[in-house]
Amino acid sequence: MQIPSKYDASQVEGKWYDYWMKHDYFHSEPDEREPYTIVIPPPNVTGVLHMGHMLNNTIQDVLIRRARMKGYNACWVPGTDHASIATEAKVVAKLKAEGIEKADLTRDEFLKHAWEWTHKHGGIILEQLKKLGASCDWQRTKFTMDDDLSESVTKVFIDLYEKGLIYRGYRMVNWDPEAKTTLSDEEVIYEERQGNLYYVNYQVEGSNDFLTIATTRPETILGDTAICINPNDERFVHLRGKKAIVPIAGRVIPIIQDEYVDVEFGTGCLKVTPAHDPNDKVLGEKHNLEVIDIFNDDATLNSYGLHYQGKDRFAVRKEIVKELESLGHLVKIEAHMHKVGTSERTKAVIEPKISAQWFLKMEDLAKPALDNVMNDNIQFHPSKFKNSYRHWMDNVRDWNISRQLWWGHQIPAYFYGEGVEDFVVATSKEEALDKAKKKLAVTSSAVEKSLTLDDLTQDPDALDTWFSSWLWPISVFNGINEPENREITYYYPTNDLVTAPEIMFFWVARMIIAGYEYRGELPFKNVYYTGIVRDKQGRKMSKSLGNSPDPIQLMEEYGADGVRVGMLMCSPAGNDLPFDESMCGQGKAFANKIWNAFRLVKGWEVEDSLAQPESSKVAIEWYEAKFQQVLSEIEDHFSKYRLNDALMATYKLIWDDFCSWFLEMVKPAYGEPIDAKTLESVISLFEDNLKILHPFMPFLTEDIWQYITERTPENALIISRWPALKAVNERLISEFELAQDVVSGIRTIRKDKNISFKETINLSVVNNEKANPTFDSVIAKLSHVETLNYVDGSVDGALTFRVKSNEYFIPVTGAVDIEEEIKKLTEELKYTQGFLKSVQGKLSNERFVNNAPEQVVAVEKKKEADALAKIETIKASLAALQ
RNA sequence: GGGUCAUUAACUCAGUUGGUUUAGAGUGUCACCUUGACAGGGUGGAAGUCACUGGUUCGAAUCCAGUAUGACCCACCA
Repeated sequence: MQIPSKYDASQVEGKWYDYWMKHDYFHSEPDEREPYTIVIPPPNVTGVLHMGHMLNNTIQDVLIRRARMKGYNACWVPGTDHASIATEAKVVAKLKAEGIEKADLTRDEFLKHAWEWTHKHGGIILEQLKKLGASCDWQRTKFTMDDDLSESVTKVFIDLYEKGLIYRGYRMVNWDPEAKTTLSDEEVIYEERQGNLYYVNYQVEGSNDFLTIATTRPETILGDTAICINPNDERFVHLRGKKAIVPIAGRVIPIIQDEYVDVEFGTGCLKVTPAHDPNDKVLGEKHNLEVIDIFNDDATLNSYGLHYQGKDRFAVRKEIVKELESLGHLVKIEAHMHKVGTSERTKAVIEPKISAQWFLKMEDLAKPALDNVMNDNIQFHPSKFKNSYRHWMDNVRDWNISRQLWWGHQIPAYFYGEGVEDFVVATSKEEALDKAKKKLAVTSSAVEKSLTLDDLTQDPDALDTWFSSWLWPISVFNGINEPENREITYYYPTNDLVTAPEIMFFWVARMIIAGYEYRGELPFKNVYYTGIVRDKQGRKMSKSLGNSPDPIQLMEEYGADGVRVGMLMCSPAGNDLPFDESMCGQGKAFANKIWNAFRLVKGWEVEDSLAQPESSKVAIEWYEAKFQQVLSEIEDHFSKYRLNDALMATYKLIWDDFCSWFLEMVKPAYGEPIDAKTLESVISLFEDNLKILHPFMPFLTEDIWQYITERTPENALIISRWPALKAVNERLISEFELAQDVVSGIRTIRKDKNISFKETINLSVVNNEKANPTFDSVIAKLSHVETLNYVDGSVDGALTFRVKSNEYFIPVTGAVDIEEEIKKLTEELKYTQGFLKSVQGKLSNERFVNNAPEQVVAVEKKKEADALAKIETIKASLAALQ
C-alpha cells in the first residue's frame, strides 16, 4: 500500500483519541503502584479554550503521559469552576438582553437560569481539551458546585468559624458597583489613570476666612465629616479648634489635627470622608467622626447627595465641580496621575465601602504555607516566584470571603434576630435551629422556646469562588468529607500543579494553606508557573483585543501535535510565550519529517540471506550510545522542569542524529534490500524514539507505532515503558564526532569544487589523531568514498582539509586552483595562529601558571600543542603547493 | 514609593558552582543542490564590543557596585 508523503493529522488524531478512551488508558484507580497525580486548574465552567489553556494543558499532558510511561499510576483529574462572579455576570447580561432584570427575579428563579446556562455552555472547554490530546481521567471530572464539593465548602466554613478563624466584621471593603458585590483585595487591579486634583475652598465657621483642600474626588464632599490638618503645620495654627462649613451641603464639620496628614501634599489640608476612603475611615474612628455614606449600591448618590440624588458618581463629579466654581469655591484644577482600583472581572472602578462581611483570618494559617515553600518542600519552577510569594505571605491580610452574589455556595450562616451576634453557622436550617436555641438558652430563654424554622434566615450572600477552589486538590478526592478514604490517602499529595503566576495568591497560596490545615500536608510537590501567551507585539492575548488565534482552527491547520510542539519549543517555565504561528509550522514540519522517516523504513524490502554491512553495525552501536546520551540529558531536563529543553533535545536527536546521520548510514542503495538484522535494530530504535517523543506528540507517535506492526491494546504506545537509562559509551560518541567532521569536510570540498555527490572520490589521511578506523566504512558510505588510504605525508595535486591535527587529501584529476587553495590555507593558518596566540598569552602569564588549577593549565597546554601541530600541517600543505 | 527579575545573533532562548577553542542552539536569512523517505527536504555560509561604566581576579557573559532600559509584583498618600 502506498503511504502518502504528507502526514495528515486531521485523519488520525480523532481516531487515536477515541481508541485511548475506548481502552480506558486515562482512567486511574488506586492500586499497588506509586501514584502520580495532577489536578487541573479548573477553567471557568462556561469558558472557552484560549491559548493560555492550550499551553497550560499541553504541559500537564506531557508530564502525565511521561509519568504513565514511567510506570506510575498516572491520574490527571479534570473539572471546571463555577466562577461565581464571572458566570453570574454572564447570566445577568444574557437575561438583560432578553429584557429580564436580575432584581425582578427571586434567588431560586435566577439560579434556575444560571444552571440552565451552565448546562448549556458548561463543559465545552473540556471537549476542546480532548482535541489537544489531554489524557485526563474523564471519569473523575469534577465541578466546584457538585454536591460533594459543595458539602466540603460548607464543612470547611463551619470548621473555620468554630476555630474562630472566620468572623463577621463591619469593615471597609472593595465594592464593585457594577456586579454589586464586595471583592477581595486580590480581585482589585490598580490602574494608573489620568485624573485631576481639585482645589476647593471651605469657609471657616464664624469668619470670612477660607481654607483650601485638595481632592481627587470632589463628589465625596457631600460625605465630608471633618477637615484634618497636621498639628506640626505652622501655617494652620489659626485653624486649630475651629470648624469649617462644607460647601453645597452647608454642614458644619470639625477641623481635627493628625500627623497622618502629609504637609507636602496638596495644600496640607485634608478633607475627611470616613465612608469612602480607607484612610479617612481610620481617621474617623480615631477622632470619633460621623460616617456619612452618600452612595447607593450602584454608585449613584443617595439622599445625602441632595440635589444630585440618583445620579452616577462620575456624572456628579463633573457637575459638582461646575457648581463649586459658580459658587466661587473652586480655586484651581491640576492634572494628577493616580492609581485607581478596578474590578478584575467587571473593570468597574472600585468604591471603598463600609459593610458587614465575612472574613478569614490569615496570619496563623499562612505560616506553614510560607515555611514549606521557602524550604523547598514545595518547589516553585522557576524559583524566583518564591520571592513574591514570601512577600505576599508576610503581609497577608484577612480574606473577605463573602460576595453579594447568588451563583455560588451560599454562606451557611443563619440569622434569627437583628443583633450583630444573632446568627449561627450550621450545615442546615434544622441544625441551625438547634444551635440557635442553644445559643439563646444562655442569654434569653424566652425567645429560645418560641424560635422556629421560620424565624431563621440564611445569609443571602455567596462565598468567593476561590473559597471552593482552594480545596480543589483535596475535594476532588472527597478528602474533606471523608478524610480517611482510599482515594485521598492514595492520590494526595499530588505531584505537579501547572498554573499561571497571576493566580499565585488567589489560588496557589490558598491551596497550600488549605493543604496544611486540612491534610497537614502539602497539596503538591511542584508548581510549574507558565508564562503569559502574547502576540507578536507583546500584548497579552485577550478576547477583547481580538489578537488570539482560535485554538481549534490552529489545531485543524497544524495538527494538535504541531501546535503542542510549537508552543513548547520556546517557553521555559515562567517565561512569557510570544506566540507566532510559524512555530506551529515548525511542529507540523517535524511531524512530517518523522512520518517520512517512517515511510523510508517501511518501504525497505528485507532479505534474510543478506549479511549485515560493517557500516550498519557501527551505525547501530553509535546510535544506541547517542540515544542513551541524549536520554540522560532529557531526564535531567525533565527533573528540572525544563520541558522546552527536553523537547529540543528530542527534536535534535530525531532530526539530526537519527534521520540525518543514522538512517543515511544504514540505508541500502536505491532499490536494494536491507538485511534482517539491521532492519530489526532500526525498527527497535525507531520505537524508542517514538516513546520519548510521545509525551510531546502523542497522536503522531501512536499512529506510527500502530502502523509499524499490529498491536494489541496492551501494547499501545501510550502505556508502553519509557526506555531505561543505561551507561553511555562516551568514547564511541566522541570518536564518531571525528568521523562526522570528516564527512562534513568532504561535503565542503565537494561544494566548493562543484564535485557532484554522485561522483566517487578517493581519500587519503595522515592520521595524527589516531582516529578509530572503525568508522571508515561509515565515512566511505556517507561520502561516497572509493578508497581510503592512510599515508605518511602530503599528497600532491590534492584538495585538503583538516580535522583537528589530521590531514585529509582528495586527489583531483583536473588542475587544482592553487591560488585559491593557498588563500584558503592562509586564512586557516591565520585563525589558528590567532588562537595559538591567545593560548600562549595565558601560558606565558606567570600568575596564570602559578595560580590556576593544574587541570586548567594542562588543558591550555594541550590546546597549545594541538594548535602547533595543526599549524605545522597547514604550513606543510602550503609549502607543497608553492 | 518598595521589591523581584531580566538585558547574549534579525527573532526566541541556552550558557550549570568564574577556566574545553576567538560565546552556542532552534527559527529566520543567504548561496547552492530536486529521478531514489521528506522542498514542510539536503549541504554549506553569514550573522553577537554577551545593555553600559567601574571593580574583584592570573582569568568575567558568569562574581560585586553603579547607570540605563524593559517586564512583573506589592503598597491607603488625599
